Parts: sequence; C-alpha cells; structure tokens
Amino acid sequence: MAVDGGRTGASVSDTPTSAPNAEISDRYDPAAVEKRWYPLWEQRGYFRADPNAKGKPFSISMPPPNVTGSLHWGHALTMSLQDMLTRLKRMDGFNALWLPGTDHASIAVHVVLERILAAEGTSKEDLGREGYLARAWQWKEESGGQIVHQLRRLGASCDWSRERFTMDAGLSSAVREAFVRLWDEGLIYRDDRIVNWCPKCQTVLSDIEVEREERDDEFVYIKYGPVTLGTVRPETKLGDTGLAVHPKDKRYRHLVGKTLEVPSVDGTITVKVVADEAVDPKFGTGVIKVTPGHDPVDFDIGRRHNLPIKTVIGLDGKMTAEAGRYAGLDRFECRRRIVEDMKALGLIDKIEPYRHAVGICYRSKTVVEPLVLKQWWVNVQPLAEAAIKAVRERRITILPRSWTKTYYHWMENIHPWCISRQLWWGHRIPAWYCEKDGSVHVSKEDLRACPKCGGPVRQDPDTLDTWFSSGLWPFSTLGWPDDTQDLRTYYPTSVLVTGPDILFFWVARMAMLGIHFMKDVPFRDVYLHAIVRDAEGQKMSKSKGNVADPLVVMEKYGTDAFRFTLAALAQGRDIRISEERIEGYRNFANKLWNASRLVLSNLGGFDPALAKKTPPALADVWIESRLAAAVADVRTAMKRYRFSDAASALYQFLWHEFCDWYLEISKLSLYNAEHPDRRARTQATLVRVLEATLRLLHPFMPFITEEIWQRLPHKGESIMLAPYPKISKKDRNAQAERQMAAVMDLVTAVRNIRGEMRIAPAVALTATVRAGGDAADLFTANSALIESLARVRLTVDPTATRPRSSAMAVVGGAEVYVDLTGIVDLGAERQRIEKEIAKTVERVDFLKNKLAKPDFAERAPADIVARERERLVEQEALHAKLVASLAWVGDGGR
RNA sequence: GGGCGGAUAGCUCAGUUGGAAGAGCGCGGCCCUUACAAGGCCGAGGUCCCAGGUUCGAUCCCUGGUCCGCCUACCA
Repeated sequence: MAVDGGRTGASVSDTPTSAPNAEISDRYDPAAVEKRWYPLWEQRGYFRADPNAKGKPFSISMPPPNVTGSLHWGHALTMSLQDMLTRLKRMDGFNALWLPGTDHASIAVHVVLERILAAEGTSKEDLGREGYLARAWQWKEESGGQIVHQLRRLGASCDWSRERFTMDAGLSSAVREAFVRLWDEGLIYRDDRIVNWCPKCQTVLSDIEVEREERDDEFVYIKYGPVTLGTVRPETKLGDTGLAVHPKDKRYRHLVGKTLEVPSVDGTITVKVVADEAVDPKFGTGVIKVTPGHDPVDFDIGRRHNLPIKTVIGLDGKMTAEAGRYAGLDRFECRRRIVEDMKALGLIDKIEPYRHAVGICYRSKTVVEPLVLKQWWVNVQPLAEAAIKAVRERRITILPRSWTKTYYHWMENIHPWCISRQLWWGHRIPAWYCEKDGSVHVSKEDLRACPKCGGPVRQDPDTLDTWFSSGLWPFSTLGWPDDTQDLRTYYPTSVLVTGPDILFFWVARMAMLGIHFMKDVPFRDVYLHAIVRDAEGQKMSKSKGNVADPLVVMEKYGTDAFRFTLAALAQGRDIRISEERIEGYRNFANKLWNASRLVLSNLGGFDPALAKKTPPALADVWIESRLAAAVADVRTAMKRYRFSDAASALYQFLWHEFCDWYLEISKLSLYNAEHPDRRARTQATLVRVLEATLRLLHPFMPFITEEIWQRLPHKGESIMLAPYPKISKKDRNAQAERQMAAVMDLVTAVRNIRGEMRIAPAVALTATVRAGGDAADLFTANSALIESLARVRLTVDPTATRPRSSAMAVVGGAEVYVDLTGIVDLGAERQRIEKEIAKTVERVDFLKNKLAKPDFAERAPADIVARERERLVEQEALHAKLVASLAWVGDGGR
C-alpha cells in the first residue's frame, strides 16, 4: 500500500476531504466535517437494511418521538446510544436495521393545535371534525417532525427508507386489525365506569396519564345530620348519595342501613348509610360521604351498595343543573362558595390545613375530574400475565436488572386500560352504532349500514389512546399484519433502548401486545438508560426553562464530543449534564485530530516492504497489545450496555497510552533519518494502530473518525462499512506489557525527581541505573527511549555506587541515581526522601500488623497471605534503601 | 402508605465473585520541547453518611438510623 500524504485509491476520489497535502488546521473544526459526511452516507445507502443481506439480523425500533417534538437531551441520549449500538453491529457484520419514525401524539398535538387555532382566531368547533383534521395534517406536514431532521444532525444511522408514522396507512390498518381482534377475543369492551377526565383537554385519560402533585388544601369537617365528617372536596357534597362507615365501627353501627334526611346548603339531601371496608375508622371522624359520581373510591362503594350516581360537575368543569343553585359555577369557585354558605348555616365544625396529592393531567397539568362515562377498555390482565412470564423466563431481559421488580409490580397490579379519547387527532375507533336497532359493530372495513338490520350507522366519535398504536410499533412498522420478509427477518427486535419513564406507557404495552399478536416477544433486551437532568438534578424540560438547547451545544462543541459525553455519562439512574464535561471531550476530539496530524504528516516515503522486514521494537509490540486490551474492554462493555466503560476505555487508551507514550516514542524513529528501517516500522505501527482505533471509536464519534480514516491508508469506501476490530488471545503480549511498564516506571521516576525538585525540563540530567541481568538488558535496549522521554543521560551499571550529590529512586528493585551536582542542593532531596520513607513506614506497619494476626495467617487464603508477605518484603527493602539514602544525604549533603 | 435507588476527592461520578480506593473536571507547581496551551510533565487532595453485626479482614455482605432523589397509591 503506497502512501502519499494520506489519501489512497479511487474509492475516495469523490469524498470531499480537503486537499491531501494542504496544511491541516491544528484545531479540529467539527462544523465543516460534520456537514460533509452525513449526506454522503445517506446517499450511498449505508443506512439502508436489506433483509436478504448476509449476517445475523440485528434490529432496533426507534422509540418514535412525538411529531410535536424538537430534539431535547433525552432524545439526544437515547438516539446516540441506539446509533452506537447500530453502527457497532453493522461494522461487526450483522444485518443491522434501525427503523425510525414518529408518533402522532394525539393529546400533545391537540394541545399545540388548540394554541395555533386560538391565535388564528378560530377553534376546533368552528372548523368541525373534517376541517380540523385537515388542519392537523397540514400542520404535521409543515412543522411536525422537525425532530427527524435534527436526528440527522446527530449522525443517526437509521434507515430512512423505512421511516414510519403511527398514522400512516400501514400502521392505521395495523391498529384496526389489532382492535378488531381484541374485540373478537372479548378483550376489548365498553363500560360505564369512573374515569379521569381532563376538563382542559376535554378527554378521558388512562390512569398512568394522571400525575400526582402535592397540594395544600383545606380539610373541612362538615356537620352532617347526626354525624360529622371530613372532606377536601365540599363541592361534591351536592352529589352525595350516601354515607359510609367501617363495618366494625361501633360508634356508628346504629346508623348503618338507615336513610337520612340531612339539612344542607340547598334544602335537605337524602343519603343512605352503608358499611364498607374501604373506610378507615381511624382517619378523620371515621365517616365518609359517598359521591359515586365524582370519586373512584366512592364509585366502588356505590356499586357495592347500589347507591345512585348523581353527576354535579360537568365535562367543562362547571357545576351541572343537578347542583341546584350552584349550577354553572366553576368547581373551585363552587367549593369556596359552598364553604361560605355552610359556615353561615353553622354546618361547619372546623377546618384544618391538609396536604395531599391531587391528580393532574400529564399534558395540561389541569386537575383531573373523576367522572362516570361510558368508555372503551382493554382487559389487559391476561396479556400482562404472558408479559410477566416472558421476563421471568428470560425471553425478555430488562437491564439494569433492578427495573424488573418495578415491571413485575406494575404488571401484577394492572388495571383495565381505558383506550378511548375524546380527541379528533388519532386513530378513530372502528366501531359503528346502528341508529335503528342500537347494535354495536366493530369492523376492520368502514361500515355504511348495519350488518344486522341494514339501518343507518354512525361511527364512534372517539379516537384511541396514542399508546395503543405505539404498543404495536415493533411489528406494525415491519409490515404486520401482513407476513412480510422484513417482519420475518427483523422481528423480534434485538434491543429496545429507552428511558424508564415510559416503562409502563410503552414498554409494558409493547410487551403485552407483541406477545399477544406475534406469539413472540417484541425485543430480547430492554435497556433502560438514565434520565438527563441539569446540574441541579432537575429533569430537563422546556417548561422548567432549564435547558440549553442540545443543538446549540452540538454546534458549539461538535456532535462527536457531544455524543461521546452522553456515552461517558450514560451509567447510573440519572445523568447531570454539564458543559465542562462536554468541553473535556471536545478536547479529546481535538487530541485525536492532532495525533492524526502527527501521523499523517510523517508518512512521507513510507516503505511497507521495509517495515515488514523490520522486527518490531518493544514499544511497537506494547502498543499493539494495549490496543488489543482496549478492543476487548470496549467489546465487553458494549455487550453489557455499559457505554461509559466503553468510552473510558477508549479515552484512556487513545490519550494516555497511544498519545502520551507511543506517539512520543515514535518521534525518536520518525525524526531519525539514519535508521529508515525503524522509521518504516514505526510508520506501519502508527497507521495500523491509529486506523484500528478509529474503527473502534467510530460508533461513538462517527464524523471525526470518518474524516481521519479517509486520509489514512485504508481499505474500503467508508469507515462505516469497515469491520469492527476483533482480537484473539495472541494479540495480547503480557511480557511486552511488563517490560514496557518497567521502562515507563523508570521514566516516571526520573520525571518525578525533576518535578518534585523543581528542575526545569530544559536542564539535562545524568542518571545511573544499578541493575543487572534482564533488567539491565531491558534498560540498555531502550536507553534511547528513556533518555528522550525523561531528558536524562542514562548509564546502566550493575555495580554502580551512588554518586555524591544525587537523588535516588527505586524502580522495580533497581536503584536509580540522578546526579544533582551543581543543579540543586540536597535539602530538597532530603525532604523528598523523607516523604517517601513516611509512606513506606505506614505500609510496613500495616502489613506487619496484618501478618502478625494469627487468624489471618491461618484463615486467609494462602495466595493472599503469600502476596501480603511479598509486599512486606518489598516495602521493607524499599524502606531500607530509602533510609540508607537519607543517611547518605545527611553525610554527603552537609 | 408501598416500592426502588443514591450518599466515595472541591464538583460530577466509576468501583461484582470482600484483600489499605479510581477517572474526568477543578486546584497548585514547572514548561510556548517543531501533533495538540482545547497541550506536556509533576503534585496536593478521601473517617468510602452514622451505629451495630457477619468475617482473619468490609467502601463492598446483613440489620438499624439519618439525609437526598425517583416511581407508585382510592385515607376521604
């Protein structure tokens, strides 16, 4: 392979890298590089998956971001991690598919549109359903899905040719198929129950869409005929149809079963007293008012005791006609008024402050109103059982493990899932009601007439919960219900990567629906990553206004640095983002850039044949061995989704081994024209190690690695398609690593003396190593290297005695003397040695104590005891040498 | 109320079969050595939250406590 400044072969002739021999900037400029590569990768079809291609399938369904969304930190993290996995597997020979898409996000879009329409001076009602939907689609086409473009900026290598939208034709058909099947199986049904109503969004919500928020309210004790009871919702008093006490509560036993006429704010009300286990006799007065129409507990009590339902709060959050003179009042206003009125009538016993959790809508943050309405439900319990089993049997593995417990707990206590929403944007429920005979028909095809009587039909106006369609995502995107090749090849997907915040919303639903419809799990692994928080630990969110726009950050520091930061921080339960950290990895990218500059600018006249003939030096063998170690570490880490371990292995190797040591060593032969063989050998190693390191790093930093790789001698048209580094056992060389460690220790020891004694780097030092045998050979063979790195003239002499006026260090048993004549007085050396002695004294004491304990010698494993003995001998020897040295300084220095 | 997690250097965090603790940033000192000052070399800095227990030995395992998070829940 001939090298001419870095570019080779015709395969890269169309790559827009800068001219090969032009000066390359000493600052890495991410903006220019990043803009260049993505379009090229995409045009060349590198992201596209082919079910017929070779290799074991590896697939990821991208969690579809909301069409309303714009890229935030959570997306950046999750997408970066998925891209890392996909790129790695693709390079590693898998048939990799990462399938992207967006979610129609019914309620989120509803909120956005509400705002837009208001600004345009119109409304949902003005437009009507047709007009509204047309407007919604228009909005979706124009401004929805900007996130998809931002993902490109992130370097996401997903297969855009397979991009899906939860409301596209295919997925809509999958939704209908699923709905109809569940209906036919009796798992979908309609029921009148108490549901969570959001008066702002004007729709029902499922239980998990209701968030809890601590509020300070008043706990009002109301005199209620013969009893007094406490409530935080006095306004619902108007809907009371009963009182309840605990069955065992003797205080009230005489009242149970009676019907009371209780004087109230608006005449008298009639309530029946019932006994129910749900009442806690120790709380409040032990009596509760039962409002079946506006409280879930009361609803259940009411059902058990046949109490009538009285609805006093309407869909608009205002009091209904049933509320008598309070009709038309807002529910909270009514609460204030009713308390005032009761006060006036002397019906209030006392009022206490009370802190409790109220349910609020997860989108609009409005206080949810429990109401009794007829809705569509899925009986998820049987599905949940199968989903639990799948995890128990390890067909699905949830990582980190600790989340499995949470998963089980939720699944085991699952409630029916309310799936109908009173929104227009979404999948309309495929149910038709006959206006003539009132029959209900669920059908995959649109109905025009009643299949039973031929009468006119009208479709249910409601749409489905967004999460219903996303629950089908892993298979609906691959063509289900059709038996497609994609589906056969890429299902089950390999891993689902997402945040634990949607474990129930989404992961659980996919597990249930995937297993139910596909008879196989939707994913083998579930990797739940950290939640991104700001420096104060707050969840990053727009409403909190605590977010630096990730796109701005990417622009500032470069996408690669940004991605690497996310990988490095990915471990743990939540990650706090900090700009300093990103800056650090920006520097890392720059380090790589400059290291590559060094290599590229020293490839002139490279003679591969000569390199091949020249045996490798210790440093060459060492760096290849360390590279192999890094490859092993990265692979192991990635297998376990330990992104930060992988990042740290890469960082450590590239910066602190390759740059700090090998590159410095390589300069010796690169700049030495007298030994062309050594130079060639070094060039070959540099290229090989750097090229492999780039491939190893590519999934994490795709842009800079491609840019540099193209300039290096390489095979293939893109690093994306190059193989991921693999190693075998013989790639590690323990002996070379040991020897090199000794050499490095010696260099460090001399540097240490220089640093501690404040000797300027420019001052040349002279040192003698007292070593014999193999050690002597090793130091002699590598003396040039040691001399250059430690800036010292080195002599190896097994019989050396310590010169007058010198500093001493001990390296692996060998003594090193650094001559200080005329450089520094020995007072400094004395201090330095004293410090060292103090350390050894501590260590010797510790080890002696430990070994002196009879229990330790008898009970601890033999190898541990032996190791500690060795350590003691070592430390004692070191101690003796240092003490002697101190005495010597005392004699010689004075 | 129930469940889960965390407490380790000034800051942010790693640390799995228990054997005197690591990284990044920050800090101090010396250096513009021709890849990189977004750099190099050297260094300082820890009662691994507290109290018990198990063990020859505990940052790690067990129990209790304190302080922080998160999830979940029909005490009105």
